[in-house]
Amino acid sequence: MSTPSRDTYHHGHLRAALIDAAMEMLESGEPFSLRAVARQANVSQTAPYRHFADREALESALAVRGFRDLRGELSLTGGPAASEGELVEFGVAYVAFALRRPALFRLMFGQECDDQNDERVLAARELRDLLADSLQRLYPGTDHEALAEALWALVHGLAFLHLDGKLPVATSEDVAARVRAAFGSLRTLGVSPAV
Amino acid sequence: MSTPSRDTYHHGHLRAALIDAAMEMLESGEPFSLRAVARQANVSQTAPYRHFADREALESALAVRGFRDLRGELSLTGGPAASEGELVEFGVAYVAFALRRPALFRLMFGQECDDQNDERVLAARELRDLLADSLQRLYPGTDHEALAEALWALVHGLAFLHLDGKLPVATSEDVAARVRAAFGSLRTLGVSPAV
DNA sequence: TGTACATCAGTGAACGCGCGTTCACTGATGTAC
DNA sequence: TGTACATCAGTGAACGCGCGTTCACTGATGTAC
Repeated sequence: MSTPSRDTYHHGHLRAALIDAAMEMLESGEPFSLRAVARQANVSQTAPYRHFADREALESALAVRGFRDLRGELSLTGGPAASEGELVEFGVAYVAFALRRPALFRLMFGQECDDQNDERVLAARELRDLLADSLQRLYPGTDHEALAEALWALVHGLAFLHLDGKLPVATSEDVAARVRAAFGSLRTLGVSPAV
Repeated sequence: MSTPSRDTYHHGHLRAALIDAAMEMLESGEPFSLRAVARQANVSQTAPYRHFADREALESALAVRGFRDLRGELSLTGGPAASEGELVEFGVAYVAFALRRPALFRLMFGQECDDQNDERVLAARELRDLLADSLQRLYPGTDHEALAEALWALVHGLAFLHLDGKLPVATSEDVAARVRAAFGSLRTLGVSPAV
C-alpha cells in the first residue's frame, strides 16, 4: 500500500500506481487533485499526463474501479438477488459502501460525468443490470422499470442523506437497520384509509 | 432583478442585494464565489464581509431561502398533505425544484453544512415537519419515522439521480410522471411470490 | 555481439487562473450638544 | 440651526494558496541491422 521510493528513472507501473494512490487519497479524505496524486505516487506533477489525458480521465478510471467494487459488494455471488430479503441487503450494502468510501461514491455519482468513456459507461451498466436482473427474477412478468428506479432512488437517497449529514448520525449497524426499516415501511403505502 | 449602477457610496441594501445576486448566479449556472457575487452586485470584492462573516455565512442565508421556497412549492396551502395523492405531488414538486434550481439544491443538500446556523437549522426543520405532519395525518397512530425517511430518500434519490445524469434525460413532464410511477411501483413490494 | 537510433516515460520550470481573506484606508451618515 | 465626532459601510491593493496544463528537456529502454 505504501509508496516505496523509486530507484529507477522509469516507474514501470505508473498508471496502476496512480490509480492506487488516488484511491488511497479518496479513502483517507484528502482533497483529490492530479498534483496531489502525483505527489502521493512519488512522481513529478506532470508524469500523470503520460497515462491520462487529463484529470477527468483519471477520475473515470477511479469510477470504473468503484463501480466494479460496488457491484462486488452488493452481490457476493455475482448473481442477482434470489429473494426480497437479499434485495434489501443489496440496499444495505449500497449505503454502507457510500458511507465507507464517501469521496469515491461522490466521484462515481455526485456529478455529471464523462459519458464518452466507454469503460465507465459499461461498468455503470453492469451495476444497473444487477438490479434489473434481480427484479426480473423476483417479480417475473411485470414491467419492473419504475420499480428499479424507485428502489435505486431509495437507497441512493438514503446514501446521500447520510453522507450529507441530513439524518441523525449513527453507527454503521444503525444505518443498516434504518435501511431495512425504510424498505419495510414502504408496505404501509397503499393501505391508507385516507386516500 | 438587474443590478442598476449605484450612484451613492453607500449601497443601502447590500445584504439583500448580495443574496439576490448570489441566487441569480446559482440559478444561471455560473460558478458561485464571494468575489463573483460581489462583482455581480456591483461592489468591491471585500464589501460582502461587512454583511457576512465568510463564504459559509452567505451560503447559509441562501440555503435558508431555498428551504423556505421549497416548502412553499411543496405545499401550496402551507399545510400537510391531505391525501396520499397529494403526498405524491409533494414528491413531484421536490424533484422539480431540484431540477429547476440545481445549484441551489446542491448547496442546500449536497454537502455537510454549518449546523451552528440557527436559522438554517430551523428552516430545514420546517421542511421535515411538513413531511412528518403529512404522515401523521395520513397514517395516524403508526410510527411513521421509518416511512418518513424512506419517502424522503426516495424523492431525494430521484432528484440526485436526475441531477447527475444517471437516468435518461427527460422533459419535466416526463420526470413528474416517473416520480409518480416510482411511488406507484412500491406497491409491488410485499406481494412477491419469491420471498 | 555490438552499436545506432527511435521511442517511450519521466523531469522541472513556468503559465495563468480564481479563490478566500486581511489590511489600512476613506467617504457618508447620523447623533449629541 | 450648526458643528464635532463616532460609527458605519464601503474601497482597493495585496497576501498566499493550489490547481490544471503546457513546454522543452533528458534519461532509459528496446529494436533493427
